[in-house]
Amino acid sequence: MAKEKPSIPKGTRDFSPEEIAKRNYIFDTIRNIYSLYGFKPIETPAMENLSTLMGKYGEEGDRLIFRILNSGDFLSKANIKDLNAGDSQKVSAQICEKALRYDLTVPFARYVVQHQNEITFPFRRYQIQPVWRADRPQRGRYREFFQCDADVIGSDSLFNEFELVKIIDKVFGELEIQITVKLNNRKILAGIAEYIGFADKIIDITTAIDKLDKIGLEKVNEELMDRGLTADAVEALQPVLMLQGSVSEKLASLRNTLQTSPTGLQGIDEMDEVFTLLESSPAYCHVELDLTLARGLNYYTGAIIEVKAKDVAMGSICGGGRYDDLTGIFGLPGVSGVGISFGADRIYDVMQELGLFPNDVLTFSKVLLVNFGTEEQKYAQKVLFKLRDAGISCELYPEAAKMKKQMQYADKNQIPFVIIIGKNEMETGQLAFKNMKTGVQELMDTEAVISYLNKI
RNA sequence: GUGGAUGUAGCUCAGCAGGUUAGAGCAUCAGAUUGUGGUUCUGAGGGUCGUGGGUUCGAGUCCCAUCUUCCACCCCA
Repeated sequence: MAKEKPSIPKGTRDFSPEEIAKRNYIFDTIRNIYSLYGFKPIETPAMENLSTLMGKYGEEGDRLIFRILNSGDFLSKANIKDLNAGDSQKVSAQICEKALRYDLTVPFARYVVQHQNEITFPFRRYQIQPVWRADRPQRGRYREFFQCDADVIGSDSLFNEFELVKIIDKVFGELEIQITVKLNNRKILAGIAEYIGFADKIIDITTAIDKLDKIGLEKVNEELMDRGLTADAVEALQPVLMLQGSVSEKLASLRNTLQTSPTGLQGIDEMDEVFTLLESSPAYCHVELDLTLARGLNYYTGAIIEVKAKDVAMGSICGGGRYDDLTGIFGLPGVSGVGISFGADRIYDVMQELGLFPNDVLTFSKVLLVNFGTEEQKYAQKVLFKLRDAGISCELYPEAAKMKKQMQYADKNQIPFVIIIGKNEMETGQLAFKNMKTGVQELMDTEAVISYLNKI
């Protein structure tokens, strides 16, 4: 039998105990803050019906959905003509009924519609689960990664947008990542497109100007022409592209430019309100109005949110926005939602690169009890369970190995304290309690050890 | 999906124009040191050179294919 070299699919990863500890630090931070803001957790299946996902993420998105082949004699359901014609697109729809979820927003919309009678609106839910995309892997881009979503559905209030920004601010504040929050509004983008006379080309316009700081003004203008805009239209767009100044200055200028566009004006009002709320309760991080931000346009209708780390080049580490009618496609029209999603894996990469993980997240056991032999082990066991009863994570070295080896074990596992129990300690009840960081060792009885450890 | 780089020990990399048994550092394990780790010294284990073909008397080295990882585009967390 040929030996198979073990491997895992492209773009997926194993996680070691240390990596899990660091990842949990991120998840716990986000989960606690979501909870603090009154969001409730839900979970949905890893796989959805393919029809639930198709057409929700645009053409590009459809291509990146991982499909699950039907079990059994799946070919019997395939159309022979399509099969012979080599039409993968059609055949895959015939032989795949299920697919791995591509994000958490669409499954959430499905969940809301399906459970609408059990839900009290507005509904604040959070969801921390993996998603899968058949994208080509790159730095900060994986085929399996975790999203941490929070959405408020069933409320039009811009107070929600404000709260989501506050959550972003708090999460990155606690993780000590320096960030910039960029806000934009789809309605403003629509107003701009309308103003230059190409309302139908909003996607082309925004994806082009999204590249402004990447490829520069000239190239953007070239691309706009390539995408079918007239020279006049590109000319009219210039003042908008070069908009400078404070948020209120930008909004005032836009208000003047877009005065003929009711949609644009509404977008400006919305941004105005969010920024006013933020003034009443300032964020620690920098929140700016960025008209070149054009993410997730396939379903966002109002606010668009994106977060970038300041000190490291990485794609966006958090994104979100408002979608007015996401549940409409599942038969529940007129319900507005707004949400954000933290990209845990990218946040991990940023923190790893900047060395931001606190050392103590790597501590599992707090105490190691050294094992000297049968008699000593019996005594140590009693101490071990007393410590555990007191809520202290600890372990007893399972065999009477050389002391050096046991100390090394403690050292390598970042166990901060060691208790040594030999003949002397058994006689007096005074345990040798060693602090591995300082190297200081002193004699203490079990109770004293417990109260000491519970204090720190 | 398009274009480009990469792949030698667990990790980071050497390996000269193709030529005997493929090297180093770190890590691992053992010993120096039978009640004290993070320093030092000694020794050991570990590689079908990503995989499969081809050229050649001979391939880690050259050619082709394939996979992985990385980079740009696209898109995104």
